[in-house]
Amino acid sequence: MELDERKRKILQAIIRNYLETGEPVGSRTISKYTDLNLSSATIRNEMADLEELGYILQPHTSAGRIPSDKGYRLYVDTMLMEKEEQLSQATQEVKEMQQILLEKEDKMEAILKQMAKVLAVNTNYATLVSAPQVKGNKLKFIQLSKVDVRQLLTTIVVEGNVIKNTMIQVAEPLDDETLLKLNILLNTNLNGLPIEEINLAMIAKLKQQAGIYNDIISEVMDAVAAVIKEDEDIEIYTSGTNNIFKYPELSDNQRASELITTFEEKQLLTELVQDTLTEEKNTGIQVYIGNETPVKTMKDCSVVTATYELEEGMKGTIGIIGPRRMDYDKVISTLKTLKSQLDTLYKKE
Amino acid sequence: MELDERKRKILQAIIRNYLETGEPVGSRTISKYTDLNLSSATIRNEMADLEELGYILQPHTSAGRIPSDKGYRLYVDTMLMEKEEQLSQATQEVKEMQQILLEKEDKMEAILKQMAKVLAVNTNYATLVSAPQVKGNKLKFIQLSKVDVRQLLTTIVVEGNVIKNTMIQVAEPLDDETLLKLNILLNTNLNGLPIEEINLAMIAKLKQQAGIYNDIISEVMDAVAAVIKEDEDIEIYTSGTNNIFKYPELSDNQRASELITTFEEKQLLTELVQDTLTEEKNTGIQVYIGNETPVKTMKDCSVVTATYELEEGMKGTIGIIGPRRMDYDKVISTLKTLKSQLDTLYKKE
DNA sequence: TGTTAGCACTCCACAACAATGAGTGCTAAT
DNA sequence: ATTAGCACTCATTGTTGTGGAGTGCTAACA
Repeated sequence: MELDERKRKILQAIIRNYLETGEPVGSRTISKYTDLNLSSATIRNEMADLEELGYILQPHTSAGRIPSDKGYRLYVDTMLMEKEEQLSQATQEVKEMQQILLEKEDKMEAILKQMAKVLAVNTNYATLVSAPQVKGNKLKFIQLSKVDVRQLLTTIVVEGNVIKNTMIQVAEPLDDETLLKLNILLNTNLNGLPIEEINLAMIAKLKQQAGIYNDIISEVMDAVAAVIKEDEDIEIYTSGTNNIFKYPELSDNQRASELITTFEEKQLLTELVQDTLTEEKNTGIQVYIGNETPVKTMKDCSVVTATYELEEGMKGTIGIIGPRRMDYDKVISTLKTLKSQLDTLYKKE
Repeated sequence: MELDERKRKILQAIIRNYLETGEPVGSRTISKYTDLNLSSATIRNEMADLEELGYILQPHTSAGRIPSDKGYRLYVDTMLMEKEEQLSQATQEVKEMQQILLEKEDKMEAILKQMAKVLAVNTNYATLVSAPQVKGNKLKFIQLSKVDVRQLLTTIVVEGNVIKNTMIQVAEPLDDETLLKLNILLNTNLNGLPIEEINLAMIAKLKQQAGIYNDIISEVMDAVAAVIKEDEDIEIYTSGTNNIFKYPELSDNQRASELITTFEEKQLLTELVQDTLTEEKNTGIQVYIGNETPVKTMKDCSVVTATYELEEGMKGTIGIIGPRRMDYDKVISTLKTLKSQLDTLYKKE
């Protein structure tokens, strides 16, 4: 048996309807509300076929049909509407978002948080935004400053303008000259160096050159190490977690609790982000349906992600998490426009 | 009618039992499981009195009684156990927490997050930890550094070692001498200055002295302004939100959704934190029962908070949010020990 | 041969009803 | 003052029955 055009149309109709209502859809509904002009009996026959082919399921004998993961997959891959209406609506929303984003919000962190929030409010799904991850980091600038008699401040800037500070307590005051020397020592040796290349030998050499101040060098290197480490776990901002309660299929205690935990322990979400960053296809948009998600607590959800890219090769992820019956059309086109806007917006600056 | 000793004992027994089971407790239970040696009938009479006095409630005619807010209040104010057993157990838990906390975690942020998490795991309630809020801020150190030909880095350190950085783009390269001059200008004028005192006149003066570089000063002052602003909204870390699902009285969709939102939009929690910081009593521990909480979405919860204090007058809040029938004894003694440990621990350093 | 009307069948959802039992208030006896 | 006893209340649970949405199958039709 084969999936001819008519079957595709019926499947599409079933999915559309189910996305709207969340209720199993019966043959009569399809017969009435499509332009196929077929009786319910015919539809029934076709539906039986579609079920045999694995695109739809029957929750129980005398219920209508709901899409299977395979059905959703086909829909997402080949049946999205891409109507202008749909698209322009998305563009509209993205425009609004942009406006909000650009209201002179300066800090990256604030922008990303805001982005997650606006997206959540607009879509009614839970959202996630990962801060851009830098790959192939280079140390760009390193500096020790005297804040106080006993306190030194380390400032480390990594490619992509990620800045980190640490305070160092010193036993006895340093004079300005020594401080200058240490700074020169650090910068001449470390500037422009890929972080991976800072190894034990390197550190030993520095310490040796620093003479009696080698313990300060140690602490500075600890700070650098911390930067590297911190860089590994990506910052992730989430919003709209409460939206899951809008979908009964996700809001029973068991599931809700698991999902909330997943969103709270951002740990698990990093897997998702990592996955999207590596698995990335041509479009930069990915759709995980049900069990396809890398995070098992989300097996009853669908996840749509977009990868965005700022200058200097910094990549981040935007994700939308909702029920299987998510409005794929809207979500995907929103993400697409947002992505392209982001890509160009930040490249121009 | 008066609340004699026997009534108090019965009330206490009712509350204890209800805290454990979460079910309305009947006269027979009290009669059997206390050392009062009274028949259920007598207990019933007493219970009727207690109800009339407002300490307990009947969910419906033929159900047992549950404590009212007034009942809980009396319990918390005058009936906590303070058994050695209880206390030493709490100390034990705090010790474990300390150990985890002190495992060379360097960053304040990480410590606080960790603290919230450990507390949540140990208590089975949702927790909140606010980062210490600095009052009467002084600027301690300010510095411009050249990171790149076109990029300057501003580093601002405020009393209590809060450090902020901002990047500034410059149209044309600055030579080292000018940079030094600007730095001296900034530091001599701003160091040690309470943040409130940096006003327009001050800024105008600086700009004038900076001559052609006054636009750089502008940007630096913007950064300072951002620090002040950022300081106003307190950083709050939460954990164990999913614990609310362990208590049926909180986990119906409506309530759960509201609570989750409250925890996500930390905005609302700041009210709570502000309240505890200002309302603070002698002990530093506060208990909000049901409607007493300043956050209305938590009207079905009880909240126990502790205020801790680090050096330089930085104060923060630790909060535990659970159902009305929270294990007040355990929570309060845990927070008490944790608070005192924190207070002393950080004062010594 | 594809389509459709018709019919028997299935099974969930929902309401009505009864049984259970935990708990109460009240009264009368101790 | 305390308690045994009893009638009463009411949430919970289980049973049963009915309605309706939806199906699969068969037979008739174009």
